[in-house]
Amino acid sequence: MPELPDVETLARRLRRRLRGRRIRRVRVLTPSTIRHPDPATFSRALRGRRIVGVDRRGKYLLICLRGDLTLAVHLRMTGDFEITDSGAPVHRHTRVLFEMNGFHLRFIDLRRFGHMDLLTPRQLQRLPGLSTLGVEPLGPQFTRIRLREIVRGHRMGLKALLLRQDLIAGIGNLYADEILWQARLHPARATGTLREEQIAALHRIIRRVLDRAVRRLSRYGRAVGVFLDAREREGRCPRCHGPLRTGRIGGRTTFFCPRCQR
DNA sequence: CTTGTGCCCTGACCGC
DNA sequence: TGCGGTCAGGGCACAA
Repeated sequence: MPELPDVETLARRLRRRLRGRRIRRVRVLTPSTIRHPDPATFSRALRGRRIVGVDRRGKYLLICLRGDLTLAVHLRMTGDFEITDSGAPVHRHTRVLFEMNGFHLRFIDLRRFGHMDLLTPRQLQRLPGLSTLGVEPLGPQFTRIRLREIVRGHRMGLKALLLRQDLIAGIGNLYADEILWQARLHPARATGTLREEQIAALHRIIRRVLDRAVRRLSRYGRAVGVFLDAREREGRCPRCHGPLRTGRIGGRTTFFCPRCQR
């Protein structure tokens, strides 16, 4: 399930391949994937258009096009882009085909939760979910002071806070668990009870976890997190070797170590 | 302000 | 073997 590091890695890969390229033709295989405009208008507007860049904002992938249009894509659970030969067999879950000169860009999404919008700058500024995104955790705005403001301004559980896209953009269920485990903080811990040095540590760890994940993903194609691995295996705590506990916190399946995380 | 629930969708997995 | 039920998971609407 793509979170900030996965989307960032994908954006970098696509940027290298797509920048300066022209879209020859678009085929929408699953109409419900296109939220705006209607699929026919969508395809027509993209035909012949040149890609000028690929960016990321939160978990959104932004494909920037000539003529000030942006294709805003959310991968949700299972969405992904593949670059294939034009003649390669079309995968069963392909939702949108972008025919380029000499290759295809294909949007594949098993569960069909992913979606895309083709937008003018003005529409982009108003797109719910995108325009309301909070601070970029790897950007210069995300300072310790900023995290303190966010934490002090709310009275919810820590994990619920980390998952709030309108506060901090891009953290999902897996990295939230990894971050809280590394910070030795209980996912249900009330944000208001954090001491100043715990906020500082949390700030450092958020950046470190995400930054490392981006680097490992682009290097090995797979993020290796100490806790993520244990989480996957439903194993023991890599630190104290006690049993992990699992439960639903902030509406999400949560793994944590009841002994280490307070 | 907060938490909780259902919805979207499909494949994996379970018990029978 | 195959059937039906359950579940995950991001984001959103909606209710409490």
